[in-house]
Amino acid sequence: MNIEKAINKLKEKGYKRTKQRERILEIFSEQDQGYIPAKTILKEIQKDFPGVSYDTIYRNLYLLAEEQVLESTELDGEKHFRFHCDTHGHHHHFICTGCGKTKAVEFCPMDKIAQSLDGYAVDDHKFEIYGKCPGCL
Amino acid sequence: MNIEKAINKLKEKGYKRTKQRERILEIFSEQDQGYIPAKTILKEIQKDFPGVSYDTIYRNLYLLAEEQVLESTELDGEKHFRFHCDTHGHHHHFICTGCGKTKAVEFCPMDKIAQSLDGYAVDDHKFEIYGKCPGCL
DNA sequence: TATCTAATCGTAACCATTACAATTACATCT
DNA sequence: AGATGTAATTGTAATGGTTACGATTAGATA
Ligand SMILES: [Mn+2]
Ligand SMILES: [Mn+2]
Ligand SMILES: [Zn+2]
Ligand SMILES: [Zn+2]
Repeated sequence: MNIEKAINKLKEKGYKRTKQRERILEIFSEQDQGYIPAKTILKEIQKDFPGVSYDTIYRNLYLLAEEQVLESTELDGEKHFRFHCDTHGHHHHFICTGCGKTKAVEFCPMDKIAQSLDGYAVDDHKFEIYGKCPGCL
Repeated sequence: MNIEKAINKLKEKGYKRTKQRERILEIFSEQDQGYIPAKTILKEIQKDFPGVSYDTIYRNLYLLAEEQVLESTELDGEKHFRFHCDTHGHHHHFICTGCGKTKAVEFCPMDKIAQSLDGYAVDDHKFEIYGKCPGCL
């Protein structure tokens, strides 16, 4: 997902282009391919906008996730975000606990178990693999 | 897992039998088959021990998880616990977001993807399915 | 019963997240 | 360009789950 494309997607919904929002997107495009904790986004953005508030960070992260520009997960009780993967279909991730980088896992276990949940309403699922990537080993 | 068996397991490691610890185990054996948030354990135990402290709850829950008497997961930013499943091998769970009850899913996706993670060190994985159980529908 | 140590209590700190009133910035229209 | 309407940000505080710790109590053992 490209920054301009993301900004336009928001514009169509009536959301405005702001320097802070743009900077958040920049941060994600610099550190691609990995989950970043909200805290890190805040610290990074403070370099350019010293007085930035928590509200701004979280409002934007949640909005961007809502609009599928970002995707999120929770690791060690902290929310993490990354650019949404739109290059291929539904898939899952290996997540490096060292650097946050991810590797796509092109397999969804839901197909294999659908019939075993007859009578249950499935709303969501989570499949994540944790460990160290080659770079961190 | 039976309460006496759990207490004995702890005794062998030098941990003492206390009323509070026993009560925690009782709570889990009453509400079997489902995840319970730490908060609920606290509220429940306060009926018998009004002055019980957070320290006691968390120390015991973490100890019991460490000793494999309980297993834990994080849902909506809150830690949840349940009796450890020791009746069968490694498996995963459907978790009802209404009542916390779980249903075993006898399929682990790790077998299918092991070879796709060559060069990566896998430490852990999480596969959970969320939705409503028949009772909550 | 004396002693040793685990366990608990009471309380506060911690930390990520959420909330909100006041102010400012962005986009649009005339 | 200037006025207007609304989204967005700021500054700050509250919330809520979790963690920490010194002082005290209770369980186990001899
Ligand atoms: Mn991906
Ligand atoms: Mn089970
Ligand atoms: Zn899937
Ligand atoms: Zn598994």
